[in-house]
Amino acid sequence: MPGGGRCPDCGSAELVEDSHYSQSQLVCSDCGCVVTEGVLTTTYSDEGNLREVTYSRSTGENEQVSRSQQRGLRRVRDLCRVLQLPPTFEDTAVAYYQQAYRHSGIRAARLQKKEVLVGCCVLITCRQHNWPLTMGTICTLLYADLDAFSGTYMQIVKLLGLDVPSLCLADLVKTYCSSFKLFQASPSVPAKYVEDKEKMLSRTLQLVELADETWLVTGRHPLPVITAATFLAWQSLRPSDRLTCSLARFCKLANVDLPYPASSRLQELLAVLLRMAEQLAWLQVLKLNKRSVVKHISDLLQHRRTLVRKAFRDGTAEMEAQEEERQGQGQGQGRGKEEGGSSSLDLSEEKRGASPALLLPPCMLKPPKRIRPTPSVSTVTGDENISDSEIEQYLRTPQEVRDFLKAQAARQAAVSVPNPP
Amino acid sequence: LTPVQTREQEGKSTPDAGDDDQVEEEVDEGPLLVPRVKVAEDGSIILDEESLTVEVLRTKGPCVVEENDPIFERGSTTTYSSFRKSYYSKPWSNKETDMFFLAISMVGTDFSMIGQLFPHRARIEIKNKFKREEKTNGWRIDKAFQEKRPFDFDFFAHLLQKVLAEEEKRKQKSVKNQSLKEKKSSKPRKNVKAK
Amino acid sequence: SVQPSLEKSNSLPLASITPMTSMTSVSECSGIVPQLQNVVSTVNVACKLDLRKIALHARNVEYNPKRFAAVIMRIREPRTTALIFSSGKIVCTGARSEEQSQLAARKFARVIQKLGFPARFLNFKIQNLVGSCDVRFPIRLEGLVLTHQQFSSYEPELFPGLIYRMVNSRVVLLIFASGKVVLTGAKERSEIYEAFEKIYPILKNFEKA
DNA sequence: GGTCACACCTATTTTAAGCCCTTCAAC
DNA sequence: TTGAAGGGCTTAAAATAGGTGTGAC
Repeated sequence: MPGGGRCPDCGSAELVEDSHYSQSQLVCSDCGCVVTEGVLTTTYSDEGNLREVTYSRSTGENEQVSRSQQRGLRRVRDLCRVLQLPPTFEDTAVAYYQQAYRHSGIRAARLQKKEVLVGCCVLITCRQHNWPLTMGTICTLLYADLDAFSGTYMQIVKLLGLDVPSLCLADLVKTYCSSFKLFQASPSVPAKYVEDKEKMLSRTLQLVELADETWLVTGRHPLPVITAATFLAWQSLRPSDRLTCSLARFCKLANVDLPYPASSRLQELLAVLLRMAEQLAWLQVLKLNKRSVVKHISDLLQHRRTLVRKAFRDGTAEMEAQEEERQGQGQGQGRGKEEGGSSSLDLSEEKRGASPALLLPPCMLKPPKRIRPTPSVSTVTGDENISDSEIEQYLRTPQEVRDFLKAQAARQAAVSVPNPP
Repeated sequence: LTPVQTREQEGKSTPDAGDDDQVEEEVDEGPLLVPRVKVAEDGSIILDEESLTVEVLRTKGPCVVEENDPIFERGSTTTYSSFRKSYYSKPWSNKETDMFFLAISMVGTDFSMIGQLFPHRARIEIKNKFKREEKTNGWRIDKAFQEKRPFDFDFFAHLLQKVLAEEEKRKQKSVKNQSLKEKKSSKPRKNVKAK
Repeated sequence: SVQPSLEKSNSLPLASITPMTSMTSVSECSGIVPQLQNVVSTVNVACKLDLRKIALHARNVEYNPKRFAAVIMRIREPRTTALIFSSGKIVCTGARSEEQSQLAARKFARVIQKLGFPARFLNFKIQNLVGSCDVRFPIRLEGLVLTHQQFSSYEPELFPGLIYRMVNSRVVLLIFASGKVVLTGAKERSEIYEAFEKIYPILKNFEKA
């Protein structure tokens, strides 16, 4: 269909170029529908105009397809084209949109929801084809709030009973990494910063796998993990020239956004690498830190699995032992040793030499923060007596009521007469 | 061109003043222009890029597509963050916190009312403050609630103004101090939140 | 109602471990008892209420009809919050146990009574229970969502936890990589306990990749 | 154009871990 | 320039209910 098709509204093939707008558009000369805007430019406000221009011309046949549904279907196709998805995806996404519309709950939904529904259908289609696409990308293209997208996405997956595979990180590495502008020299990218794409992809992939094995991925946004891994891969491929370049500068010259959590992922990855480095005798003597360890990433990745196994204890048995110990000590504490579970991600250098770190998600290694004020599961039965005095503490006396009303009136007066300077 | 024209009613910066019967003016609908403008500008750029991409694809036809691999160059369409409202709330200083407890003892747990005693605070900020204090200083909440004080709006307003002005002055002074200290490194100031 | 079949656990914060008295049960016992964190209940005082009057005479309330059509009333013991509607229906939230929730609801009704309304106390009902606990081992959520796809939703781009909808149970679980679990949607605490015992062996399978 | 049947905003509670913002402190 | 810290948002559930968006009839 792309380009020279028919009007999705009325089926007419009479499509003409309309360059009245900043971006040229294909417009159906029969019904006036904008078939292809420069891309997803239609908004609700535009829609008002569209509605006036285009009267619903009954083609006689079926067409119980509402205006908003037609618009949505059109935008599903637009979005697929913008993303340059394989042609078959378009029909799948459209089918999902139609399926969604068969539910009265969706038909009665707010327009904003129908808008993000477009993105949901496309995302679901991509996921099912293992086509790496993030929700952030969809939201950016639709100018949608991720929270709005979230609600609609969760609802539609439940409503249609869909099986939506997870976003594949390895595939995302390939597409996302490839978009970094680092593979050819340019005015903004000096020669020493230019890198071979295949080398980058390969090393980034290994680092992402390492992150996954060491609990840095579960529960976290995928893209920042990749950003951090890409940066480390790039640095480690030519450390002497790149060690001084920060993550922020790297992103800037690669022309990609720096996702907020990427810095944390980077620190966590470096901590893991440091732990691994401790397991190699020839690196041990170098007293590495989070900066110098980058120079040895190549070596560390070569023996990745062995090093991870040696560097990290299995955390579970350890945790249980600690738990039992705490039990025995009674409830009074709240502090205690703590140090025993020294974070495997702790970067402090003097901590080394100790026993292997626990292989656990970072959130389990943080010191217990809880202040459980709930010793009072109490002995409440629900039937105890309620004294009058207890109730009366919540009531205003007649005098207090009068004062309150007076103050309220004064407040209103003050508000309605803003400034009496 | 306003791409996203959802009216987000959660305007921040201007604490949703208008509620409670009176005080109609401007009320909700708070356009909350800042983020929208930003969105529009950012969006426009992206849109143009994408439009070009589509054109290129149409004319180029045979896409590179590396055989079975569905993954091929797609330009940098992968983005991370999308638009989220800003929920930032200015931290409460110790003095302002004292004023908060004073407000509790004057009006009770009516957060909308207390919100009007703090012109620069939205109702949601008052509620969050209450819940936060309930967790960390539950006894202070209880004490304030039981220590009934007469509700004097003007008294409170003036006191708050004084407190905030002092706060501001102190802040500016510390900034100035910092810039011109250098030599005078040992100054025994230190406030330590009075009483 | 009231007396819970299972011992109401212990008040020791860290002690979610129960000595597991009977090991004869069909499946192995986790030895962990989820702790109730929140109870939501409703009750009907069976009379029309003038919310403005309540707002004027009670100092533990907030009322903004423009914003929300109910009076929000708070009491200190048990520390709870109620939504009071003009229809006389009350929603009581924040209690740590069913009994606390009932006591709190009675107190809210008494405040209303003292304000001059002929309040009764009809149809008290527990509507929702929220519990939480810690299995004390990490969980590979990406593995869990793969094999329990039909019950799970795991979207780290949106939320760090896995949302697990139990079969034959109203209970919905939020499962985190840390091993912490939140259980919600139950009307009886036995549903929380049963849901946890059901999920525990499943979680055990995803302790490692 | 009115009815109908939904959606869905406001609001309450509570836990989990991550994200994301601002502010302020060492360098 | 970096980080740390603090705070508030996301998710699930459930009841309560007016006002209004939404589209079919």
